Amino acid sequence: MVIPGEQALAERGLRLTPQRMMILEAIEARDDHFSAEEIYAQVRQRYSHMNLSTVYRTLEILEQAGLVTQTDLGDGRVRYHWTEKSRHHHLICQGCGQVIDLEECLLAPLKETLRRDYGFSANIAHVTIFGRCAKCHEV
Amino acid sequence: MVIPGEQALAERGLRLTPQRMMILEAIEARDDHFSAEEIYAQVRQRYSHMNLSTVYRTLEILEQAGLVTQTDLGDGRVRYHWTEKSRHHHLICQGCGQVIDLEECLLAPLKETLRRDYGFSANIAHVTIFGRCAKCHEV
DNA sequence: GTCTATCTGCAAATGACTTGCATTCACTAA
DNA sequence: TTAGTGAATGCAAGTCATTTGCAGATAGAC
Repeated sequence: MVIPGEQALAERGLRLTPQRMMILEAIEARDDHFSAEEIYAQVRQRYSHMNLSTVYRTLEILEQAGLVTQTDLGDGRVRYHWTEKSRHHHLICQGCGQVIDLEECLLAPLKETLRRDYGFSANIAHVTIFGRCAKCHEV
Repeated sequence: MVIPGEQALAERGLRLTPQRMMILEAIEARDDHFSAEEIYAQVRQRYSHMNLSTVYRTLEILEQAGLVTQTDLGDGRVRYHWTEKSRHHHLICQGCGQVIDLEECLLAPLKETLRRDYGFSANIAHVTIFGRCAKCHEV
């Protein structure tokens, strides 16, 4: 179990190909939110034949396996993060584009309310709130 | 001042063209979240020469004027709603796609916390929470 | 080693917008 | 009321992230 996700792939009858290994390593090396294109660029530094379609397809199966989570950060592309690493939320400033991370516990009461009153099981790792940061608010 | 938004347009030196009037009327007739394409289809029933670019451009200026607000409902397109009508949030079920509306006040405490602790002025009309509704949760 | 369903690479397709530009037109000032 | 003009429209072409079809390659079971 050297490579993270190896087991998760095997459990689903999915193959651990060199391409997938490189993509998994690239993802593991990051703590932030990355786009498919960024992972593609990163892997290409080591393996120049990496294909962008393969990155997209790999991210898709990793998401289905629950290893990776999608987020919308308001730019026109999907961003991903390693599910286990990022249990937090995002404040996105519509003025300067800054992304502020929020602790998970801040939304715990809300999550409980949603479950109790609406029967809704919130995927709280996905919450993104738009607005203006202190600096941009004055403008 | 028969047409909503007429004043807001005039204040910005923007013209009230027939196309904009039709788009404004189409928007006013709706209480839900609509895409540019939907407004386009709706207006075309009355005026078959309506142009999709014009719809996009009009929605853009209406957003700048604050009359209309953008939301991300998780499908791959931008959705809009009439700002005054929709002071609420959305729970989106990732199982069945259902959109549940939430009352605005539910997030008021969170908004206050964000302002106090982070200096962040949350645009609370934009909040969307993904998860699973009661029906889809059992699966 | 063999076999086969799964993967990959490539190129082309998709789909939601966006843009350039020539033409048309809503408003303003005379 | 009517020019004049900057703004708006229509159309076609362009973007850009992402997806897909398909033929050839290959991981992993046996």
